[in-house]
Amino acid sequence: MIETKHTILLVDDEQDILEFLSYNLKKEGYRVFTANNGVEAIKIAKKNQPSLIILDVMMPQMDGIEVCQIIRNDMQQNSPVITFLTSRAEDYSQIAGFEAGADDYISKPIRPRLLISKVESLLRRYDHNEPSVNESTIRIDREKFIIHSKGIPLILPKKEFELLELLASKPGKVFTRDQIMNIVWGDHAIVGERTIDVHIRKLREKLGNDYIRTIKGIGYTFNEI
Amino acid sequence: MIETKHTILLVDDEQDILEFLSYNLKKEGYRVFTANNGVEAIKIAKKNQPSLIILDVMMPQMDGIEVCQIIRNDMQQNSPVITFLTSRAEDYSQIAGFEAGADDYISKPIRPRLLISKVESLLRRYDHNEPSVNESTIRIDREKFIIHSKGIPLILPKKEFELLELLASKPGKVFTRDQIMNIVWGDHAIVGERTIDVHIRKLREKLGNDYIRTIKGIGYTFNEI
DNA sequence: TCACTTTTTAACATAAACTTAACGAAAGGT
DNA sequence: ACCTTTCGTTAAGTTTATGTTAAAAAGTGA
Repeated sequence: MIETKHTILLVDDEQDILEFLSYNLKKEGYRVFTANNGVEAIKIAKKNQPSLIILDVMMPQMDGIEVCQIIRNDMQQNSPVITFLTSRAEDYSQIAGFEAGADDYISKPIRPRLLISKVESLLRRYDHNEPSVNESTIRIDREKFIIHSKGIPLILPKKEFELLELLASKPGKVFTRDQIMNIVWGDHAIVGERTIDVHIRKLREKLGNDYIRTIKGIGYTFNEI
Repeated sequence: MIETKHTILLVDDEQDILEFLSYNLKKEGYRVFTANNGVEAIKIAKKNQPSLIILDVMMPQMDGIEVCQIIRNDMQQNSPVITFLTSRAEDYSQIAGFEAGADDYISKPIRPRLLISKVESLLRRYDHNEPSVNESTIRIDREKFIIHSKGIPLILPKKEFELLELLASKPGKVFTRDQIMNIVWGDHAIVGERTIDVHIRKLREKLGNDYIRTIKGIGYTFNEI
């Protein structure tokens, strides 16, 4: 497998846990930074742009939830976040930390194997999305909902953006109408047959006709030029 | 966030289990389709080509074993399959479901963690094998719905693609007209006698006459060159 | 609320894919 | 060889999927 040696930021106030997890993650080949508190965490996050952040939500001073929010919102940083939960927290969906934008959670006591599998899974997920920064003809800025096409920035409405983002996430891959429907509109959406077409049309109006190709009977595909 | 991860088809007659597992799998970033019975399952499998199928072998109407066989044999679909076993089935190797081509099993009651780890492991395995690059003269890219013949990419209409895909899936194997009809056109299609021939012709036009051979009185076969 | 943008619907046009029909050619059996 | 069956080929006919347009509906923010 090809690895680019991901950087992980580990944040907890307990030094033991920090060392324990750090050891396990390093053993997997990751580069690991540790922080004892939120302030330090933010400093490191800013400086080293880790691929992934693992946070304890129960920390003194500035707690994990806040850190999560700051990194997510204020710093415009995309790193996925895993949070720890104490064992008493049974219902994770209730936990505020999750709503603050964590991508996954793990309960204490922490089993390193599980943590590592979560880490891998998250990184894989993000890795697959990331490469859509094709330096070719189109550039997608997920944060700002802006698409740069031939240098000119385009601000797209949400649905159009999501549609294009999906198609462009795997250039060449044909997405079926069903897939598009499920992913962009959601499983339960009930919209008419022509809705997708109309959005495709809008995109073609703005990008030109050369990017999105129809595969009749199947769906659409995005082609770099 | 928009994901392009693996698609999983979940089949069980108990709505509760369906929802429970669906929730857990979605949380891992998978796209999940669900079906309450075998017929629905087959329909979805055909349509959405899931990366993985999770089946309950104990279902009314058409049971899991049959579904497994149909997907495996008749539909020429390669998705790995995980089956559930009821708790009383201690010795899974005895279970027919396994012989029908399941790749793994899991016993009830189902622990989501375990299921997910099995899912990940199977998908990893298949991902690495999958590049179903028939390293001969023709390459079929299911994802892109493109066929590369002698280096030139060909975009085929749906029926032609499906027909070629079927034939090329087992080079040398002779598919009867009935089989072709059933798989490519579906069980209920009522089309004339010459329809298959015409599509074969279209393919020969595009690929040359050397790939598809007629076995008179039986059907057609695909030969690598 | 109003003005504005975005999303969806509906109706119709268009083009592509698919099927049929008719006939010719080849293969197989007697 | 002859007859029968099966397959090949073509062009025309039909169906279906998608394109297009405008307008209605639903959101959004001042």
